[in-house]
Amino acid sequence: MDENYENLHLENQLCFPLYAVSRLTTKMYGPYLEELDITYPQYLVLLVLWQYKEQSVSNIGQKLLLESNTLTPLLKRLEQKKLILRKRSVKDERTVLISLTKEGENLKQKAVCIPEKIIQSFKTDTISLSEAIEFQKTLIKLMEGLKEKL
Amino acid sequence: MDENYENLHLENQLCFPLYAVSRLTTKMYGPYLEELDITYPQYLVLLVLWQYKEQSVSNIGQKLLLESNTLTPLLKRLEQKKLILRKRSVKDERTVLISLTKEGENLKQKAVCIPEKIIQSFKTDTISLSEAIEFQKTLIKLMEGLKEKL
DNA sequence: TAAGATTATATCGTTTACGATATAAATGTA
DNA sequence: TACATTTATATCGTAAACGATATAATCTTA
Repeated sequence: MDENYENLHLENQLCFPLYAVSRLTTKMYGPYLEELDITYPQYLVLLVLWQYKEQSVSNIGQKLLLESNTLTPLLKRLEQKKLILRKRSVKDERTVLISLTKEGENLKQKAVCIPEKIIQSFKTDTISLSEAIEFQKTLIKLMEGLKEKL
Repeated sequence: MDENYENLHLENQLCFPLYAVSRLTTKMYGPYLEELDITYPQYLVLLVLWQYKEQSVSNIGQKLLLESNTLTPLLKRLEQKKLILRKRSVKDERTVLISLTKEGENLKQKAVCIPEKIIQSFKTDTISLSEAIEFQKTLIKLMEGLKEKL
């Protein structure tokens, strides 16, 4: 009897295209981020700091769904690049407060054009604006849902 | 003048929820894959081999959008686990052919229930079936589109 | 207040990703 | 046939991710 393993077929997975598109999208940022001499996860951390100013490591982690085991080394690299400052809170010596240096703040000027460029690159694809909006909505719902149970 | 950097705000990014959902989804596989003693990328490689049987490294890479710099070490680890065999093609000594061992083939039996379990976990979320189908369609379109330009 | 629990980072080890480059086999061409 | 080019893997270095654990500060509560 011919057993049916269709649910294990690559084209029936939801997870695989998710994984692939995430990696491909990150790669699209490559050339732009290279100009700023930062990586994609570093860019995400800077997005948080540009938007919210001084934040603790765990606050950044809450927003990006990352923990100190990932963030600490990443933040140290941003510190080496002189884009951020790391200092212990005086109120609570356990927490480390991350703030932008002038240089890190200024980098925002150079970054501001990136989202537009990424959108342009996506546009050539066979995906409409309304489809993209639906897509983002679903993504965010998924993110919220998954966040709960992990 | 109050400058507007809204396009750099985290909630306006498409890339961030994509990145986050991809990571969260991978984590959902964690407990199930742990039972099989494999990682998520290793699982993807096995999906390819279960579906297509013997494949060259580059063939696997074509399907998963990965290259030898990622696959070679990963495949060596699968070989160490005795789930696959790696042998040079006699027709073309450059290509390495990857095939399943009996043990690797048998692992399919244990894996076959995983997709169902993942779907169940997703279902509790506020995402409908039709929404999920739309979502997958968009993902695959995006994947195809992005694949072209990278 | 002293001891135990909790919290915030940090460290460690393993496994991806991936750009750049190396190596060796196969192919194209003068 | 020689030699350049292309192709298929592999290696190297760097930077994430992340589970597990360590460390130190704070909080709880007996």
